[in-house]
Amino acid sequence: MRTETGAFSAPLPADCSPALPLNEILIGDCLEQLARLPAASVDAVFADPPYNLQLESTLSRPDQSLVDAVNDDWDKFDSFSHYDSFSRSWLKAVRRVMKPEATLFVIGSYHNIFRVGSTLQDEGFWILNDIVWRKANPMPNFRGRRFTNAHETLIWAAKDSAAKNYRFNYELLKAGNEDCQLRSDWLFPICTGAERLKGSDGRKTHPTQKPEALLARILIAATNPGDVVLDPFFGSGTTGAAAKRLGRHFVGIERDKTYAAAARARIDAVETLPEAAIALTPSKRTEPRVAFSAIVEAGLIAPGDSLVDDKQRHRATVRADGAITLGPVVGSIHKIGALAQGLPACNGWTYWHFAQGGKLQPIDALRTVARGKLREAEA
Amino acid sequence: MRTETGAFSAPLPADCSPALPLNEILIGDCLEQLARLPAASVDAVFADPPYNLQLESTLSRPDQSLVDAVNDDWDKFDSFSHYDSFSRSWLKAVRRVMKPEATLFVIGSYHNIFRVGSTLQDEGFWILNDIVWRKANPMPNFRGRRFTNAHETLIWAAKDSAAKNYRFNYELLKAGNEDCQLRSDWLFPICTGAERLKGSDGRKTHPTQKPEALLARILIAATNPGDVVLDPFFGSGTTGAAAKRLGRHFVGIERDKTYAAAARARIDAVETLPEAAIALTPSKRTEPRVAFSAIVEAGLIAPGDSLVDDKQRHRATVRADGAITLGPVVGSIHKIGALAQGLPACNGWTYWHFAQGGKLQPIDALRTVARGKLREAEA
DNA sequence: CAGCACAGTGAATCGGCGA
DNA sequence: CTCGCCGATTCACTGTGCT
Repeated sequence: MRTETGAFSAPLPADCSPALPLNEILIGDCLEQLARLPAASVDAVFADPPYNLQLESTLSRPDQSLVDAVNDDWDKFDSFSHYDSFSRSWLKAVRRVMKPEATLFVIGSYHNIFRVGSTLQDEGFWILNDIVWRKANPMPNFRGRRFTNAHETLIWAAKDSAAKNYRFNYELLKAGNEDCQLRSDWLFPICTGAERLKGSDGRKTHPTQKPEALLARILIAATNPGDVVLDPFFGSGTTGAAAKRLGRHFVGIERDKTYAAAARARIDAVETLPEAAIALTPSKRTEPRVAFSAIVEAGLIAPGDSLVDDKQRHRATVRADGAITLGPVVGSIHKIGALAQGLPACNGWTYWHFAQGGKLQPIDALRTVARGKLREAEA
Repeated sequence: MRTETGAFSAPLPADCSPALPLNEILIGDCLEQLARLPAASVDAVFADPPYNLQLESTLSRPDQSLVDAVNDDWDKFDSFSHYDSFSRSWLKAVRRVMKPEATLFVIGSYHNIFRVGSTLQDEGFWILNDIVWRKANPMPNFRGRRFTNAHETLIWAAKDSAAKNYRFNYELLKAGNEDCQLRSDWLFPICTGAERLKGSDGRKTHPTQKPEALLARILIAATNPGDVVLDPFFGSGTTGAAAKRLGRHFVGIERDKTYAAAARARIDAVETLPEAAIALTPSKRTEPRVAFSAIVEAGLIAPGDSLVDDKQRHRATVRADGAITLGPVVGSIHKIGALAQGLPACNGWTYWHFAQGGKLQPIDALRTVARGKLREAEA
């Protein structure tokens, strides 16, 4: 049932049971495999259970191309109560295997995360944080019927409320984040490009491969080099890849042999970082994009105020929602600016002006102010 | 039991029951007050239910000054199941009062949101999105044992899975956001400064006052001017303040007379924005349908005229009955457009063009003209 | 080779109306 | 109910191929 042990350079944990199969992918049912592991043996758990997505039919993009949706059998459940009993059973089994100071990370979307969160609270886990993975490049909502589903939620929990000595590398994270304590909202791109595993046909190997950067942050936050992280839904093996790169050990459980084989090959190709490099994660910062609605919300300009072009030929009115009106027409600062000039496009930030001390100022000046405030707030 | 009706300038909803007490704060138990409201009478609900906060001992900052934690009597529940039955009862009562097309927003933190989310799914609500309120200026984690709790979670849900026609002002939100559809992560500062209600002693009036900008975005997204929003945990009245400012009506329920009085005074001081700043304009989705045959009948285009795509790869002919022909095939502008491109579907209004003064114009321009004539005729 | 245009794609509970 | 048709709807990024 086991694949071969990968060559590995991380130090062996001093207190680990000899029965714990380190750096292996156990192929089979998650509950059966968990039952074979020794109690209180792992330092951390990352779990990416099926989300129970329920798309009713196919979805096409505005250009009529089809979205390749998650439609696998492993993601199908008959009801909430079936899903809940599934959650209860794997959470129980995972909890037995956790050391007292170990913590659990579970990731999910609104389809399943509220059920998982309730269930793990019922099972005695103690939630430390919920963490938001903000996707830098999510798939849009093609029908314009909802907000772009731009994040997933992680729950970070200790084994119970008495576990006060859970592992958390606070100083390390702070040092890697410009000396600022890490917030509960994390920004990462989704997994694409060279990192994304693809088969010989060029199609994605696994429908929901997680970015390695996400797992790296989790492992840096909640484990030390040489620790063991368990992943009961191993999939494409991101947990294993991040663990090996960062000098941690992993135990993976995966039902699907194809996924397990792809994960094994992927992990074997990973090289552990030199010890000195393992300490810190780079944190990317990007210039915040500021919407005109944020200017209105911040009170820098009031709904009902007038905007004019520099020669005062056109006069528009600011709306509470951050759109503007010109006569009967409502639209963005850019669209309405284009309309006023009879042009196909327009930069509303430089076209529209507001009066300040008898003088006209482009609204772009307000954006500069808002960016300053934003940086202050985030620093 | 009621406070006085506030002076208010929003238009009365045409179909609202006379028993719905508009723009009032009903003082008393939330379940009792909800039971008195007529069924299917409100357009939206915002709920900020008490959090089951678990601060075990007094928390102090590094400088030993005390943190004024949420520690009032209404915030103590002895167990998860007690909290769940509380959630179930208010969610049931709220659901009865919602119109079929109404939606619900609930806000919470990791202490309670997973319980509330599960319960509302069990009660038949259909989650549309979970939304993250990212706090620009959260309170840091003083002990350095967790991530900074920098967000709260909102659940947006329709009354049931069949409610497809829930209200959502997609186009407005997009226009206010740089012509880019709004994501599920929202950035707002927490409520501080002049906006934060304070008593004569200078202490904050309510422990968890929400920023008005957050409520404003919710109301802009999910209600129209003149709509009624219900808030069963009214607190400091942010929902009422935002509703009045944006020309919506509210119904508030609050148990604590001190909070209700502070909220009433606060709302009375709010002025409704000018209509141009809040009025809805018709979106493509809500405009009356115009058949292509009506365009032909109105003489805006003549039978026998040619239609081409923007690159002039295909040429169709207009028929007197409003169908078009492409070679031997006859069909609607949409069907023939799809056929020409070999796609499963096509919007013929934007695909087909006609020549005007040497330039190509989409036939959608003719539809705009026809709709204008229609409005004139009706006026 | 640089630069640009265009195609492809990602955990997604993604209509309304009349017959 | 279902069926059929109208007609509305996308952001950030990667990879490829042409000029």
